[in-house]
Amino acid sequence: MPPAIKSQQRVSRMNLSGQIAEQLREDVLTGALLPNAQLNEKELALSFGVSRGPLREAMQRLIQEGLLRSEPHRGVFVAEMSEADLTDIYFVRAAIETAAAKQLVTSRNTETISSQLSRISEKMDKAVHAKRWKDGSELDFEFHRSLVDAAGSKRLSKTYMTVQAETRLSLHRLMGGYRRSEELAEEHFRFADILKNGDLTETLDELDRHFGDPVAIMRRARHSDSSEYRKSSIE
Amino acid sequence: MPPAIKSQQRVSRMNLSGQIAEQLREDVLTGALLPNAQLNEKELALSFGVSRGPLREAMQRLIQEGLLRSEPHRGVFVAEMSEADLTDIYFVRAAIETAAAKQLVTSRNTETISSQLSRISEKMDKAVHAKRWKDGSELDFEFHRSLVDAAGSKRLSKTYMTVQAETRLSLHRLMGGYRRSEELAEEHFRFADILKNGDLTETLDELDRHFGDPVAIMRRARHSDSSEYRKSSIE
DNA sequence: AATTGTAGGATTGTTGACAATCCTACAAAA
DNA sequence: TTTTGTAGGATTGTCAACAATCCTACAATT
Repeated sequence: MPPAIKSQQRVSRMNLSGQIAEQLREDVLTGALLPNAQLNEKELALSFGVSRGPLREAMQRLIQEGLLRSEPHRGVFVAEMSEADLTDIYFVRAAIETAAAKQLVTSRNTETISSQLSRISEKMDKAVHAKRWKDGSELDFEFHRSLVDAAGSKRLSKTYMTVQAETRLSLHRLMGGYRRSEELAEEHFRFADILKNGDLTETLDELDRHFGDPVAIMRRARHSDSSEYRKSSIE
Repeated sequence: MPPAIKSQQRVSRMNLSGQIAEQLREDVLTGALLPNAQLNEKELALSFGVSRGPLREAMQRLIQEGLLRSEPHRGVFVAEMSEADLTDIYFVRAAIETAAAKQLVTSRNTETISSQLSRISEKMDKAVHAKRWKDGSELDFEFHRSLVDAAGSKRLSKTYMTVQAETRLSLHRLMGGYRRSEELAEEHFRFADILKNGDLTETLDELDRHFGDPVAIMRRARHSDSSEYRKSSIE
């Protein structure tokens, strides 16, 4: 008599609106839906093969999340970040990453995460040297998200996910696209090393340096086509 | 010929789902809807005098916001905070308030806000001496929200609003209700004074002290009916 | 007694139709 | 020429009905 099957995995319940919300979120984040584009309910419902009801419910979720913007009776649009938005995003990202780093250092819990961050930095190094700028950018996002996730705060991670999404929305219009610099990985390696040392002041100082200044980033993006922040033709 | 009327006030567009979301949010925050209570769509739609569609849309907003919890095919419930949640909430609140205070101090922008905080502390003092504990608690919330708002970051304020709402949801079950201590206002006066001085290290240290430890708060709430954290009969 | 199967009722999820709103184009009036 | 009014079409907002799912109670089976 074989042992009874005992699954450790609970069945996940998800209705149409949940599935649609996930897909829409992905479409926004990957650029399939561009900033300021209108989401036409009739067309979208048709293309998802559902009625407008669950589509509207899904959109309400993303509106509350900040990825979409609703104008009652006019429609729903992909959110578009202004320069003031990006400045705010950088401020909040800094607050979050600072809190996460501080938590990791003060609880002497930097070993595992700094190894993980170094591994991501290695992959980033390969990507930038192969001029795969999009991949480099994705790994950059992953690096920072990993740092925040390592602090173990559900809410901090959720908030960070939102502001990271908003950073992605800002990338091409305000920040000049993917950063095209082979120094990208070095900076990240350096931070991982400093974090490993467990010195709070150094860690926080390096984090400050790492962030850069959103105003300067935007100015460079506006003024130079040869800027290191440019949408890659490889993409 | 009288001058043409030129209103500075744009007309606000709000549909049913927006209005319902606001009302539901208020009901959750004021305790009209208790943690873990189920929201029955049919009844609620009837009592709001609308169909279930906009009600569902409103609920999606609050679900994404974290005030409600959805179990597909079973219903929507008012979120209930666990002890782990409250610990996390305190962590995020600390991160946010720390970032706000730091911003205010480093930009030498503490004059106006410290005056405002002192005024709130005065009102708090009156409330606690009149044993209006609920009022004291509300003013406590207002104090902290004002501090964060003064930093001028839309996203920081929005995130804070959410974790503050979650703190309210935790108040009676995990924290023993309103804090009943006449020291409440003193602590807040003290913080306002230190903020006014503009010394970053002192400000951040005082903030740390001010927060207290969520674990200790919960332990006290569990172990003592004469605790200073108890639901007021005056309420 | 414990387990499985079934039916009914309550509630949630989805759909399609109708109502409401907005925008655009065009005509009429000043 | 400019301003105002109107109609039509497109899109969004809401509604009521039907479908799907879950839960509970009870009966049948082991």
